[in-house]
Amino acid sequence: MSTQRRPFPFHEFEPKWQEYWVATGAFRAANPGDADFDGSKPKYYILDMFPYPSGDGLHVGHVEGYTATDILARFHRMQGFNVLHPMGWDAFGLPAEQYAIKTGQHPRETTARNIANFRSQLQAVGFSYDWDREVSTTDPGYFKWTQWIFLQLYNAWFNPATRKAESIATYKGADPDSVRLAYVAEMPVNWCPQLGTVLANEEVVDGKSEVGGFPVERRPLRQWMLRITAFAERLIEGLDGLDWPEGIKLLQRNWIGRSEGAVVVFREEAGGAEIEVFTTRPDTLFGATYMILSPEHPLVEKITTDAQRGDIDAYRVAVASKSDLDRTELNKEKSGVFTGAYAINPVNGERIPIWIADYVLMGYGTGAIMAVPVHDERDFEFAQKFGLPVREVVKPSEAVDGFFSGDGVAVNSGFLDGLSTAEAKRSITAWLEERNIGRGMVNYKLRDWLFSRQRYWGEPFPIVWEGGRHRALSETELPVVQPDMDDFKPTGTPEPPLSKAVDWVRYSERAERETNTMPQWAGSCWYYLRFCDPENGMRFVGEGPDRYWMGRSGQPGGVDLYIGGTEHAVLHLLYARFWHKVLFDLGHLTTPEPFQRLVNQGMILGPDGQKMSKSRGNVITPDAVIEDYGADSLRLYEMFMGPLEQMKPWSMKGVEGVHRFLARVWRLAMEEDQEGEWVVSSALADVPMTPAQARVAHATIKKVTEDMRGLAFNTAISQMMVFTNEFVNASPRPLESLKILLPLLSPFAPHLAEELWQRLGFEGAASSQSWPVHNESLLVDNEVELAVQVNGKVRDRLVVARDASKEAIEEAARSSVKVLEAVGGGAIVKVIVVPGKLVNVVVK
RNA sequence: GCCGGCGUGGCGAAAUGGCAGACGCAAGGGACUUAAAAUCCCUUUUCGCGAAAGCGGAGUGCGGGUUCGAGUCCCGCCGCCGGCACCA
Repeated sequence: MSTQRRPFPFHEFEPKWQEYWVATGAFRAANPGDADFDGSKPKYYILDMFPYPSGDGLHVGHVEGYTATDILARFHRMQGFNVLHPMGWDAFGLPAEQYAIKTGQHPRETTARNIANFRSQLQAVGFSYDWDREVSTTDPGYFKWTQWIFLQLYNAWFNPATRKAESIATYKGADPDSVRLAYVAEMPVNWCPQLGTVLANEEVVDGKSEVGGFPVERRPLRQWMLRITAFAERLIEGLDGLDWPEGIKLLQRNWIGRSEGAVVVFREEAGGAEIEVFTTRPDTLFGATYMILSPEHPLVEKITTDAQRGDIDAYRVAVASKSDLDRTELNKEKSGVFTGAYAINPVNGERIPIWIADYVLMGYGTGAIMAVPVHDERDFEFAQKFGLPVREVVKPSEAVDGFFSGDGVAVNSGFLDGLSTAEAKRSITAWLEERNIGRGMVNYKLRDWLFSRQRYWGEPFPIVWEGGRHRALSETELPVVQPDMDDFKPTGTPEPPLSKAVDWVRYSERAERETNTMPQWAGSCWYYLRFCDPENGMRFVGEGPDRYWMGRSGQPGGVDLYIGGTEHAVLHLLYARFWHKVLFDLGHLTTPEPFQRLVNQGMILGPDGQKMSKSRGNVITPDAVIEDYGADSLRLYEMFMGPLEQMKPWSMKGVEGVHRFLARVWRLAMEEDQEGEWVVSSALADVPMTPAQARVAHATIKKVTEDMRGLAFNTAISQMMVFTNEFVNASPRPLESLKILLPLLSPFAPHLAEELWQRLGFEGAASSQSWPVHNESLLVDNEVELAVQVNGKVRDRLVVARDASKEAIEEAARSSVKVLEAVGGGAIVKVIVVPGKLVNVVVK
């Protein structure tokens, strides 16, 4: 677009208002205790998932969610809420460090530069963030409290009796280190040689690192772990009270993976060792024809017979060397080896062979299973391959081929015969418990959270090692800041880069610092809390601000609306909920859940319908759109494209469309004079709206207001277009119409609304008007047009008085010539009248 | 394989069980202009009949069903997208 000629001078007034908003602190939210705090106002906390400030800058996909929250933030301010709408930076993590290593610059410098770029990009869109509350996870004033929260975890345990996190002081056992919520364990972990770090399971995709796509191998290492599994049940239960998409709740439930069953104790025949298996189908115990231990199971060593030892050892070595990728690839074919040992089935004394196989995982249940081939697909495949016996113990209601894993009636099962699956489960579990050879048990797929990274650019642990034991630093020693190092490259071994800072590592004569750092998730686990009280030097969040901003009478979640991408559906949201619950249990917070309402915005695709990426060259940046069409057009198009939650492709033609709409709004108020200067339109007059105009105006107020609640911004914008189309050719044009439209438009296109409001000489600012309220009585016409259908097909139209009786409408329909024609010789069976909508004449 | 979500014009999309396609894009025609841009007006789901106003038929991925009436509810398929993937 030519720079000389624009349909309206957005390039002049947009920067003007942006500077004005920053300079006047227009969107500052007052905190409890501030001089200008008004406690009578209801609060509204609306939050975006804060970005990772990459070197590439924002693209239009980021801006979608941010625009939605900004519109709602502005809307709620106009409705009299005290609105908390903050922004910050999730700035620790791998990409910054990789970039730093590549370019030789310190990540602190590149991070600062990226943040400055992101901030100016966001300000150019005109977002109404309270910039006084900006935080970065890399700021020592921030991560001091991330470390403090780690100390809370370290100094707490989960008391199963109270089902709560409590101070470790209440633990009466001999070894507190065995129950802390933050603990050290020797774990087989995902070691990535190229990145020089260990990764969480979630950061490994198809056996490769999510960042960079490098191969990942398993090796045992000493790691910090967080005991999130203790909260599995609470994390499931807590979902019930949240206004989240059901799909996301389900994703979390599946991730936690609760399953109910029983542990059964088998005895090994020769040595008498007890082997516990976990099963969700204890009712099939009579059908167990063999048993499988995980190759890593500690008993394998003991029970393997000399004759089988060679095969077993070879298999175990093969399994151990497999990467995760190999393992999934080999999943198609079952493999395993007989140990030579036998176990005794406690329910019938039967002697069954014990095998090992890699489809049994050490990390789930007890690492051992009883195999019931007819009633489990995996066991069935295994039995087929190795010719192991099968026995049916559940009768399905209809005969099936192969295996059957559904519910039915127990058969060939002694005292269980004839019982339904549910009854049989209860009966056998009680039987096992009586004899002390088993018990009911609940298992979860969720694993504890691997919390350490062998990298430089992350929060150091507030931990020192002394005589081989870990010890927490005191709160007064926080923050623990990374030393300034010229060489922060990975060592190429699992030894973290911080180990190279010898002076820093040496804490005292006898103690050395922990050299691992925390994962990127750490800082984002609690940033929404810091936003409530970002300057607080005494506490991670003050009690007053927490109670006000996070408080909600009767509802569990504190943040009123949280918008972000689905990619964080499980990990970030689960980790944040976990930390929140711990802090809540320990009495530091007032709400049990962080986020009351969650909405996922859909992805914005490139103009080619493909996912935006640098390699495809289809990335659209907000900067380019703002340059050509302005920030208001960008905002409006982001919302006009379609429903927020939906995936949709970008179209510059679409941007032009909303840009034309804004130009029409501009010309509702302005016209060009002889010299080509914009002046207030001569068509404007202080006259009342016609009834038709009033109807459109009030319908627009109603529609926009309702659509705000449903986040249906696309249809709200459509309605404002209808409004504009109604008035654009009106002369005289009632000034009143703009007093209605501009406040409605101001959350969407704040610069334009503000500029016109000012030029028209209206009082105050458009954005500080109170939100318009529609007058229902102006919406209805005295006459309404009804469609008249015969057997569901429209045959005629009828104009009747708004309050016409059903009888009168039916009579009019029956006497319509067109209806009579359509009815022909048929008999009218009945007539359905829907007042204000239609009439349907039913003919046989 | 299992679990979610989505299928509506040339395109993005609207539609408390009540007139399918609002609004926008694109396309075509017209007005204004020396000309263009911008702006404004008209047409635009599709097929048939008609010079036209209009008239008639079909139509929301496919096949059934419930209902006076289904894009919307129910059952069974197909396709696309996302998540999980030996979790006993």
